[in-house]
Amino acid sequence: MSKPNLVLFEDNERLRQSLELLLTDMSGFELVGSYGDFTLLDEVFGKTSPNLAMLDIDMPGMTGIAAVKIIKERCPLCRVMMFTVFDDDERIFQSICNGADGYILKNTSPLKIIKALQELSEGGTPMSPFIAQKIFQHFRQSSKASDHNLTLREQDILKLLVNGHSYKMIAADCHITLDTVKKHLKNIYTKLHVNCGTEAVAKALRDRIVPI
Amino acid sequence: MSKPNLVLFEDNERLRQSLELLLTDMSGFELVGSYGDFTLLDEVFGKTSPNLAMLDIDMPGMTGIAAVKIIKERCPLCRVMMFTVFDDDERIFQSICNGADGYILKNTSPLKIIKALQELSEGGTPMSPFIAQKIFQHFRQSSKASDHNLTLREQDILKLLVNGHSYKMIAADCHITLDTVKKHLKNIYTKLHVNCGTEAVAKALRDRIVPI
DNA sequence: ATAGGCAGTACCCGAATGGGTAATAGAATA
DNA sequence: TATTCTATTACCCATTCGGGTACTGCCTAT
Repeated sequence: MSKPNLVLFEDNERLRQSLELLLTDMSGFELVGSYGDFTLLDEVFGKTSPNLAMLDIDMPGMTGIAAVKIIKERCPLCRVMMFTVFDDDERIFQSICNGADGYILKNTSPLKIIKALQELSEGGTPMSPFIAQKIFQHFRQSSKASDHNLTLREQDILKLLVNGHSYKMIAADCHITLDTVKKHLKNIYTKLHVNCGTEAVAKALRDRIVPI
Repeated sequence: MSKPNLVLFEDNERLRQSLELLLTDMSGFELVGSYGDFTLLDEVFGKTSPNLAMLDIDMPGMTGIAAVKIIKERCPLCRVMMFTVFDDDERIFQSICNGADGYILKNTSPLKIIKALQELSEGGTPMSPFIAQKIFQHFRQSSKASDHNLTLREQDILKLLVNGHSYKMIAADCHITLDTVKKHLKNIYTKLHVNCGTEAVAKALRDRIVPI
């Protein structure tokens, strides 16, 4: 089994050279390209199909976030890891949405960089501990049903509404009358500070009162 | 610095005993409690304040997902790790939303369980590689408006609907008549394979046709 | 025991919604 | 050029929805 092919995009000269030194013989990877910008992106991912790519985000011309999208369109099988100083939600989630398979920060030790690349090439999803925390927080910072003082019954009914049930269907599902459903939904709308079903659904999903 | 206190909740007798053996002297943790169900939850997290907790999800009486919520309300500083066979989105995300700080699967090797607990006690967010993948996928699996062949106009109108606008308000915002709005929404419902506004809103948000 | 919160029921009424059908004009495309 | 796609307007009609109000139990907490 040959070594995984790896391409590197990093505009900081010194850091790139350090990484080049790190990723030689001993590393277990074959560094087949190392670039200071994304001008050759089409060429690199057109003529060849590297197994792995490590991208800096803050690059001249095009950001790594835009690049990962292009790379994934050209070579869906190439596994891409972001390697950056940025730890803000915006960049993290955009990178992931655009197809990044890993996200490590630049304060990562050389040994851990190698480990992350190994994990990446094995189909894993390496990320710095701080990034993992951010991602968990992202799910948690939802306001939750309890914050709106919805009763259990109301939560049930809201969930059914979100899942596309009409008032009539909800009544049947809950074995209550249509009028009771109406009453509950009226209360729900009041509690959520909305005034129609569509708005309630949007709020329920955005605030994660009902699982997405 | 003393060892972190750890409590364990696992209903499988044999597995619990194995874990008890694993978490002795050498492990670096002080196992201060080990339970087969959550009946003593109030007591454990009322009288004492363990630093760490490891929870099975499928437990008699109460699930670990409900338990983590209660634990976090009582002892917000206690770091909680799920330890389970379940790898479905629903359970993973509910656990995280309820406050879990880590999520590892039961096929994890003893050594890696110890490492995960160490990471947990250091404020990290240990998770099995498969879980990390699932979470990344969760962000990516946006199907986008283009997948539903929505026209730009339809996307605009859907966005307004999701943001709580009534048909009438949409008509005013778009400077078109109410009938035209109706027509567009009818087309949208057809394309999204739904048959009412609430369902369309749910689909738009879940499929990320409209940003959450 | 008694007040308040919650679930359920019931009724009325007007407005909003969803489905069907049809027609026109401009833009894009074949 | 002919055809398709898109946006637009229009009408009809049945159903659903949202708001208001009022009453009955049940359970909990004061």
